[in-house]
Amino acid sequence: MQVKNTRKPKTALKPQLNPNISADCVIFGFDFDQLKVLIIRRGVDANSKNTRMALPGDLIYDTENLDEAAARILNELTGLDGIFLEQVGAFGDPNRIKTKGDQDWLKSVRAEPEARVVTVAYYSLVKMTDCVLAPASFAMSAEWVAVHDIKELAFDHFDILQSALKKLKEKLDTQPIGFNLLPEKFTIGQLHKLYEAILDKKIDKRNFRRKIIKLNILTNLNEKQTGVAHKPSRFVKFNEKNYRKLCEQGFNNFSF
Amino acid sequence: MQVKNTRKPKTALKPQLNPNISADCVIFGFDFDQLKVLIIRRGVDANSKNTRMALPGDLIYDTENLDEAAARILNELTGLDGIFLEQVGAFGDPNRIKTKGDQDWLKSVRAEPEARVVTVAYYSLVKMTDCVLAPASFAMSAEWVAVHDIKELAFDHFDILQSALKKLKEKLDTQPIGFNLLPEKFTIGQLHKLYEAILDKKIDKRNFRRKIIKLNILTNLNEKQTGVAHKPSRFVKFNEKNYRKLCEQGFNNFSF
DNA sequence: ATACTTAGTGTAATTTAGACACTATGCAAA
DNA sequence: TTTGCATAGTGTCTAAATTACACTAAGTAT
Repeated sequence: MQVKNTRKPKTALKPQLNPNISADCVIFGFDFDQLKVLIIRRGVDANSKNTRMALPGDLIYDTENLDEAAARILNELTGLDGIFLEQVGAFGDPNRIKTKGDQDWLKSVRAEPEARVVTVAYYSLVKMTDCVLAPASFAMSAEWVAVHDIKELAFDHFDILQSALKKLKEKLDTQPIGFNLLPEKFTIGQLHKLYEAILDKKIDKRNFRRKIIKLNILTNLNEKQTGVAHKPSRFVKFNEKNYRKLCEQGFNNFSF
Repeated sequence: MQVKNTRKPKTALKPQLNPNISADCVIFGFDFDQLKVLIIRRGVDANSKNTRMALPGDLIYDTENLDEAAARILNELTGLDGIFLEQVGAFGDPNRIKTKGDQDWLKSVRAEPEARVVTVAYYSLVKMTDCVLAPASFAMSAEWVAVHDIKELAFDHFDILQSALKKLKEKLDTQPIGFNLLPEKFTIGQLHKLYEAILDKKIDKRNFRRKIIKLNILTNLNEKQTGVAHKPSRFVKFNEKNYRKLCEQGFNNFSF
């Protein structure tokens, strides 16, 4: 799903935040080595010791729909627009925001910190280099953290992250969405590494290449890597036209 | 997911309904011929002309989590407990409850009919014969309707139904959940017909039998159909132990 | 007795998945 | 300038899975 962020809350007259519904975003990135997630941090006290890491999120406005809210959060934090965004699901345990540290955080950002909040989680895939990270209204700072280094997060965000990761893996089995995490020009080796990073397992190089090439959704470019200490690889780009054609034929299995 | 409905709202002191969050249930059943959905009806005027069909749903209590809310709705309507229930996702377009007929309905059941409501949709699979349909607080009547006969529903419930159906089909590709829709004893032919009804396509009989038998999750019973005007089929039952064993091995493909 | 309906069975051809090893090409380090 | 190092790029064989396809069996209904 590509969602246009049509709202400009900073300039328009602000509609009302709904105290009971929020959206959280699991923003995935890839640095050609590891799968990363954009994590925000907020100090509980002024001197930023004792910080809590969390997923970016915010209450939603009563005039925006859920996709728009997620797109807004993504946009405020990264400056990006028109990005792959897909719903993971709703998370609404009444105790999800009830620990001490979480409450302290909420008191510092929310008008009604005690309110029951159901959050709707989204995951999105971005090109890390396109992101211009800006601390948004809901964040003190934002940083990329390797998925596998994350052991805990505020609220129920660790659960949400795991669900998003599961959804991403499943999606990758049926649709070649990995391109969203790579620049326009990339090498098959980079794509291979991306699949290994997401699925968290080794994939045979030749089998991977054979399978992805047979899909016929890569266009070879007459350009090679430069400045790499090994045989340079040819760049390719994603062929969206062929991909759409493929989708119409009901292609639905790309698992490894 | 099997969810126990632990709440008994009719006898316990009622906690507060959250005006902004509801749960809706797509309850699937199978009559050995067609895939059905449990639909509720509410007359806009007293004499029940001009009724609206909708999915069963209700605002959630501030003390229950989302799974519990869905289980409660299912239980109030069917009397069932411990049933397969899985989240479809959240639906929250601000205009989802804004048409005239929908507003009339809401005015008759809700304290704050104008409130922005985000609904969390679930689908569940029940044995139709086990259901004791009871008009719940939120319904005038409940009835089984063939999925393919449903052309429109109140609010955004038609969209929700389509999403639930899609989710059900995908789930069926990876897990043999169809058993939830059949009685304890059933025939492979009935299971075959169930798959055809859900996936909405013909499936080769011999290929289906070979594949399902190879999974080794059916136990043959020494009992045959009686009173049928054709060669009677042997009954089988679902073998949960073998199924769990299979799941541990990471079985994940059962598509047709 | 005959017709009707669904049960139940096997094989062959094709496609897909999975395992596996070497040469090529550029840079870096000695 | 030679050597080492790292990744690119390529093909084949085997096993397994998928697909297409047609007849006999055993009951009930007429």
